[in-house]
Amino acid sequence: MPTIKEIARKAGVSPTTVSNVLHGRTARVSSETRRRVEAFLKDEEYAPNMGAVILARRNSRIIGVIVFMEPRRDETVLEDPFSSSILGAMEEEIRENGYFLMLHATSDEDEVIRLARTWKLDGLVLLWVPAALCRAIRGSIETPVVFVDTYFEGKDRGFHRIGLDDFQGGYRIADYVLSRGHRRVLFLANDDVHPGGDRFRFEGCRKAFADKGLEFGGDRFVVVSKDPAERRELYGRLSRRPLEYTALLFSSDYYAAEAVSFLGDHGTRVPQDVSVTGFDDNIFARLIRPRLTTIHQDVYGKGRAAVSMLMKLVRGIEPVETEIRLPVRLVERDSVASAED
Amino acid sequence: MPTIKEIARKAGVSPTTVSNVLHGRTARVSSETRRRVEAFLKDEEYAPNMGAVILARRNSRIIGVIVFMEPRRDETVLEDPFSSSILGAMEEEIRENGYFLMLHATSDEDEVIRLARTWKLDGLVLLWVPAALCRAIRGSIETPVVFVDTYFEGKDRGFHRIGLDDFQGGYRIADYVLSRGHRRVLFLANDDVHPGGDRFRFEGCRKAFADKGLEFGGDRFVVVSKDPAERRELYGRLSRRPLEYTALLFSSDYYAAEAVSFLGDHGTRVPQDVSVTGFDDNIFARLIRPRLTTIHQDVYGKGRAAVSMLMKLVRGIEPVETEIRLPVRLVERDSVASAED
DNA sequence: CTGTTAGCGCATTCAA
DNA sequence: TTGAATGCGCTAACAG
Repeated sequence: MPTIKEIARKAGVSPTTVSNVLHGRTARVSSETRRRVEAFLKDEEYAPNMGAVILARRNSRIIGVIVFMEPRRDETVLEDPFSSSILGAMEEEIRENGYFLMLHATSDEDEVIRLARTWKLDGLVLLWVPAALCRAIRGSIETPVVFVDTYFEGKDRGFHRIGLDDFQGGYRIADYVLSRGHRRVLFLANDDVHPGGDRFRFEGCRKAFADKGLEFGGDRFVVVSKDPAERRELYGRLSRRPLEYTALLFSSDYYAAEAVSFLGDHGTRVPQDVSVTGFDDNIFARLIRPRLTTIHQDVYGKGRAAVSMLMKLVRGIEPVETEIRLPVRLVERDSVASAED
Repeated sequence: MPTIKEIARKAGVSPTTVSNVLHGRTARVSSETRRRVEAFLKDEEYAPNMGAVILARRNSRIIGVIVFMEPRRDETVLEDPFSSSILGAMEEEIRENGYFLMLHATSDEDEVIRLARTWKLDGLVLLWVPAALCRAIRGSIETPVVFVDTYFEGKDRGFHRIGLDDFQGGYRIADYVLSRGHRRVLFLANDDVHPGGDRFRFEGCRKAFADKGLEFGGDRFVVVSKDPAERRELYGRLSRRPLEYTALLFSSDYYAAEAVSFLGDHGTRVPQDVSVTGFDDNIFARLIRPRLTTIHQDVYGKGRAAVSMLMKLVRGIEPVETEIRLPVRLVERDSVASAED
């Protein structure tokens, strides 16, 4: 494993010259010596030692991708299809920019800060991290940070973030079921993952109702438990006759798909007896029958956009857009029928 | 950001002593000075500079996780649920061991080698990498490597790998449908992902048939295209009347689920008209209706086992088992009926 | 039990 | 256009 010094010796030049060649500082080296040095670099299979680079430059070209892990929960964070899609997108974008991706799951802000310091991280992407932690983290380090799917309060300004137009999503899906004649509608969300997101989706629904002169009160927000048994219990209640609601608006495709399956197993047909919608438009939505009518979001684009924004920050460019809300789209499939009432 | 030297100065000791405290070399430091130093370390929020560590120790405490990316394919590698589960498991195990995870997708062996060198990686996990590349990689670096889901030829010895008992899986599922009276059976696999894996699964099927005195020839192996349109065409052929086969053994839950949906859409009922099985037992298998009868594999355990073995290698311990084949289990659900013929 | 010292490989002045 | 010298922060061998 040759070092710059050895290459320099073999090429009969100084280490500085080799370094200049390596960094494409063509102005500082004659094209002849450059070619010579480049030949040696290639022959000897020179590979830099990032340890030395970090030490000398005080940054590592590593982007830390932090996924928030709920404390005291045994589940692996990265299990749903969403995680892998967004991670795949980020990996691509990071790699294509010549950076490296360090993946870390935690629920501890100090751990994030320590990671940034010990590795001299060039940038951080924080996924699903609660707003309080985000503030603490950004307040303690100078490393550029882009937040993905984080919901800040109104007073929080100047954060760089990528999110979704949750409100619009909620509005669209509610408006759609309203247009199909549904009035007895429920919004069901797994509250603790994206607290803000679900709230905005719910608010979107409420607005759609309001625009039709209808009310959509807080009692229409049903929390979906993370415990499978409790969920089955919930689905059971929802399928009890006479059916109290004609449309169930889930805040994720996964739970919607699960509900569709459960309801079908218990004699409640979707969409004939009850309509069901999802959110995200992931693989489940297309795979199950009936196909889910849902709100599409571009998860891949979200990942690329996050890293893309971060790269600007890393290079000292202030991005024109600092808060991106990706658009949503209604995908009409087969899980919603017209209501007769 | 304090350095060891500064901590040493404040504590009135030498850098070496601080370093000794840091590394828990209690024998070389009096408990009194240790306490003093520890207090300063904490107060000053000391965080090591990994650049310096890499330089001095010639290793980084980074584990490289390489996922193979098929060349000339636009798709993101990390998209299926399998990827995220195994990645989550590895992240956990790596973190709990005090190491760091660098994620990289590539199809180029030189890139892997360069990565290992420039980052002084302590270890590598290679996912789904073709055997030829694995050989090349292991031959060019001294970094410990664990291979996950790689299929070597008989002559390849001494590789550290984690795989699945594919043969057994194929045997079990075929044996099961045979026991339900099926004879006209097809094995369907997406050949280019785990070429070896699918081949072994197929061989397992063949053995199950042979044990019953039946033949299961190469014509029973059907390649499932990665192109959705071609797959639809295939499913269409499979549902053409009169039905030529009574049981379809898919080598992945995803395609099985897709086929179930497609067949249902086109008037072929599963399992009444045709039985379908999957492989992996992932989330799809439980979500769709009918629920998939499939072969379960412990993806999470696979990830933990891979890193666990790698950690032994990193610490210079030769693991007792160098080639682990995780067991499989038949999960009987609702997608297989008895055959009448 | 504690301290001194010499690298590790690279980037970056500053001189020539 | 090129080179010499210095320092980045830590480890480990060695000396006391």
